[in-house]
Amino acid sequence: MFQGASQINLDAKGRLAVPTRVRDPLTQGGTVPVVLTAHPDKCLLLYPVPAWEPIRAKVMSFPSLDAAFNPWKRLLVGFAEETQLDGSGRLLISPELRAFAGIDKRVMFIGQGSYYEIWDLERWQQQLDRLSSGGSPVLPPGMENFSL
Amino acid sequence: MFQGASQINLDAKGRLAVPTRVRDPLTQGGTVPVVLTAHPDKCLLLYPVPAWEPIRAKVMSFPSLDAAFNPWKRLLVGFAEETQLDGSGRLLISPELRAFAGIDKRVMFIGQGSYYEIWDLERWQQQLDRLSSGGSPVLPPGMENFSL
DNA sequence: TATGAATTCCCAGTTTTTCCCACTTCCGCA
DNA sequence: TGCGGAAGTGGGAAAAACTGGGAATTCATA
Repeated sequence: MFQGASQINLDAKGRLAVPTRVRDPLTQGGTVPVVLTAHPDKCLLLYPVPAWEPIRAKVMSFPSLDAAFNPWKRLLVGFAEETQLDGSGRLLISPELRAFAGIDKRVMFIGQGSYYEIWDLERWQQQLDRLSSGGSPVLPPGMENFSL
Repeated sequence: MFQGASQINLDAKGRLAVPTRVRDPLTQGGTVPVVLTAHPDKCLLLYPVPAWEPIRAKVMSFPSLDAAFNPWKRLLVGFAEETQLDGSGRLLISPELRAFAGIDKRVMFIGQGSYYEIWDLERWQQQLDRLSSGGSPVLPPGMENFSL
């Protein structure tokens, strides 16, 4: 169960130093590779491979002649890259994924249960503002009676 | 299982340098030829021949008097060309296929499970924007309860 | 059959990537 | 407050990959 937020700077080579306290839960002590992929909200998703596999399988099972599914498959499978942390616990983020998420240096690293989200810091703050400033946030169906 | 995105430039001769990490999976170490063909979304598809054969057979088996199938057959079979990577792992893309997909120089190379898609970079970004920009992405039927 | 053009194949320079090491900073503990 | 250890940060060297060009061969045309 991943949670918590960390503000992190990428170095000049595009490497992201994963916070120490999440390394072991994420990679099971270095034995498990991870997968980086893209999300429609223009952030990146980070999964341990075992958690990613069933999701990829589900996406791959979509009917490929139905045009509505193709953009999702292109996003989720098309951007997915399997990788490992380097000797210093850093994650190399490819230029393609950085470009997609608008990431250059400052990023936000957010636990989201079964995965982490990686946001460009500025974009993260914008999306926070949108939730807070819009008067009352729009509640999706099924959440009207949600109680904190 | 092909996945991942790479931005690649064609050289002046129309050659596309296939990324090293996908060469072996794609050609089984150079022993297997590949097939390039066209997709209605104006991108190209790249298959290892063994994966392509059953698909071509399936398309060829469509009833030819049903008008709805003919455009598919013309695209998938009509544009298909069998080829090989050159000694430097490059793929020569014919002028016909380049014209069809609007490819001149900058392309995006996208893994899609059993095949790769090759997009003109600009066209690729346009189709990404269509998924993200509409506020909330459009969920096709059957995907409403999909959980990442 | 000869000439020209286009294509294919191959080689080598240059750039990029990857892996590893070392230094600095921060934190805990004595 | 000083010391030890761990973590974050930056850099460098070796290896691999990309890019471009050039030569040889094939094909077409006169």
